[in-house]
Amino acid sequence: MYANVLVQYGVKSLDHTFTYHIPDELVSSVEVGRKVSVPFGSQKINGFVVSITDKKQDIEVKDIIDVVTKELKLNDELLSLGRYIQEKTFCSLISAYQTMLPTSMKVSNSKEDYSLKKVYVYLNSDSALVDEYVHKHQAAKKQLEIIDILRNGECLKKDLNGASLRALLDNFVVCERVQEAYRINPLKEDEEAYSLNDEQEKAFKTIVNCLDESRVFLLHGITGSGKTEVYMHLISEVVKKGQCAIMLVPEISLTTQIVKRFYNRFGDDVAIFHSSLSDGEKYDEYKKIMNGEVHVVVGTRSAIFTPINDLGIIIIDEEHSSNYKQDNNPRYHALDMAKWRSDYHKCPVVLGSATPKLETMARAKKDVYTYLELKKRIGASVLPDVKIVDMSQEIRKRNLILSDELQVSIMDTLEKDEQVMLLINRRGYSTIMTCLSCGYTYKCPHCDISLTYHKSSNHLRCHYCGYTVIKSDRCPNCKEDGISDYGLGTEKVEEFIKKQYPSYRVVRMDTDTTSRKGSHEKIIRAIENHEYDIVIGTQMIAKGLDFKKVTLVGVINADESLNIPDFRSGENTFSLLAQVAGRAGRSDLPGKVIIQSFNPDNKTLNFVRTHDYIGNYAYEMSVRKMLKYPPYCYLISLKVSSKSYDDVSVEANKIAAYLRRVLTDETIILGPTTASPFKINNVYRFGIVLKYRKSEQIKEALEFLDKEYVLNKSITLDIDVDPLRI
DNA sequence: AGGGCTTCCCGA
DNA sequence: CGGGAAGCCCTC
Repeated sequence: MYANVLVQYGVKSLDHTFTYHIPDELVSSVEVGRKVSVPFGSQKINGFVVSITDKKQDIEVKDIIDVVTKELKLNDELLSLGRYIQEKTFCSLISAYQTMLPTSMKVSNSKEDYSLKKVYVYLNSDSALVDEYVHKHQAAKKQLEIIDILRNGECLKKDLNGASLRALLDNFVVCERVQEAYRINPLKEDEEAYSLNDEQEKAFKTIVNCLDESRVFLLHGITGSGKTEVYMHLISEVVKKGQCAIMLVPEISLTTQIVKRFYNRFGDDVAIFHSSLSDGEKYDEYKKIMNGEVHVVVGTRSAIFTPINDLGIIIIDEEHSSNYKQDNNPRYHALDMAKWRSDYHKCPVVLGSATPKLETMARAKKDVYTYLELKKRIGASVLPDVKIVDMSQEIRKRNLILSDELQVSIMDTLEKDEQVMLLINRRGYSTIMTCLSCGYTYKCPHCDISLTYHKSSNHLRCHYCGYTVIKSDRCPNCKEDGISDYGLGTEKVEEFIKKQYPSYRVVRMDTDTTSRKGSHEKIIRAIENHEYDIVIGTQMIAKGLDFKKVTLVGVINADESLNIPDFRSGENTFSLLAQVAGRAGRSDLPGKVIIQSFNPDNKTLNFVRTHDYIGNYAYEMSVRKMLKYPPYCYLISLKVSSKSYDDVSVEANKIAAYLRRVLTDETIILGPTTASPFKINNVYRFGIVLKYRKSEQIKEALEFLDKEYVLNKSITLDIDVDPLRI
């Protein structure tokens, strides 16, 4: 027997199988989907068996050395899902399998045992032996103490460990027992299922009637309309049928509150899956799923790959989130994976959002997806009043950060003992540092980017490559004392607010204050407990949090997000602002939102003001139609990069010329143009964009280019199908 | 990816 | 001529 094996290196040049002979003693344990170790050149490496054959080989082949993990076996579904990823994203097959698996299971990983062992000690059941020992060792006080403790039953070894216990074990007075345990054992507080209101009930019923269809539903519900409750009812229904459910959330740390509710409702029946778990914790959760011990998986993007056999529903919460697309290779989108699995299992996919992606809404309008709407907020809460303040007027009054109106509202809110949330979508202190006397601007020496000033550490930092310098007092160019900062960051707002409202408690929430594990949850809990009065943060404060006492939301500089030069900036701004506005007035206290902008007449901002998703949708669609952007066409973005500027500019032009020659149908080819930023980490980048409605030729052309540039070590070609940004 | 083999370049 | 670095090619 022979096995075709995919070896562990994720490079395109090895993207084919190698055939090995299966020695007799391994015939029973080598199966398709197993991880095996094989000789490869002069080394020993791992691989996955993708097929088995008994055909005699023409060439001389080596023997498989061993099966690596008895636990892991990629099933037929995952094997074929991997092939779909390879085809869709132009990656190597092995890297598709690698991304589908947690670290502990990856083929390159040879460490076998991730399980957590708990060691218990107990008294030998031969009481005569114990009594005799006690009699003989009256002097050994500590040992006798341990024996007394163990008379009441077994104990964890680590609680008693020491020389005395050692002695008891050596004399067989005490024995030990090893037990495998799971690491995560969350505290469960019981939570009753809420009953659904008529809108929720209607959505729920519609989906429940189609649980055996691979249909996609869009659950479009405004912030606070109770989408999560609908999900939980659906999952209960699926679990009742004995099936399993996957629920994806954009980022677990932002949604601890949702996760907690799932724990409370489904208890031990839930596995949690996200990036900040340790490898061992992920191993545990993965094993629970493989063994069929849980019915519900809640997790981030990669949780879409968990090996569930009887899948009954897939839910993608906050469907519009860009986190569902992986931003390195393979660049897959969790929604594509969900649809594929839903076809395989004949089960529905539910997309939930207050601000669905344009593509999603367009499909719902065309009845490709089934549209369901929740228009009412739960309970007594109503959507907040939104006001737009013209900052160009405020500048004249020397109000650089807070407008008069926002200041008055903040004071008002604080005096009522309620909380304020301020969104400033840029971390650090200021955006750029410039010398007033010579015009020198601090730029990153490795990237084509200005450095951001972080006052707390007095550092200037590149947000792309992490390059950091200490800020000098004098301009490094002209040696004058003219360094001055422009633009706002979270740090600067925090400094200002603390000075302005000295008797109130202020907290800042951005990647700089939440990078340590658990710090995020800590801040959230502190806000919930009203240990802070004012919360300042980047977009991470906008998502999924539910603070009852937040009644005022201020958007310091809405233009920051609007001015990003990308065809999605309007859509993304609407979504961000609608989300953050939704944080105000979640309970019976009325909420208020103030948006500061230099473009108070901007369409997007005014759609936010009137809570008009559909208006914004229609407006964005008209722009997309005119400029031929999704959903009116598909996009593929090619990035050509190299350490050598000359090489990359020559090759990028060659690639574009080739595409123009080969793609004779209606595909539009843009570029090559310099990518933005043009240089990251000393690598120069060019971009080419393809716009098409349908094309038979693209796949073949890109596969050709891909192969061509695998061999070229100085040029990297990166293909992004359905890019989120171009 | 990473090891082994070949080639190429420079000093002497 | 020799050695070391750089390029090239193969891995069942």
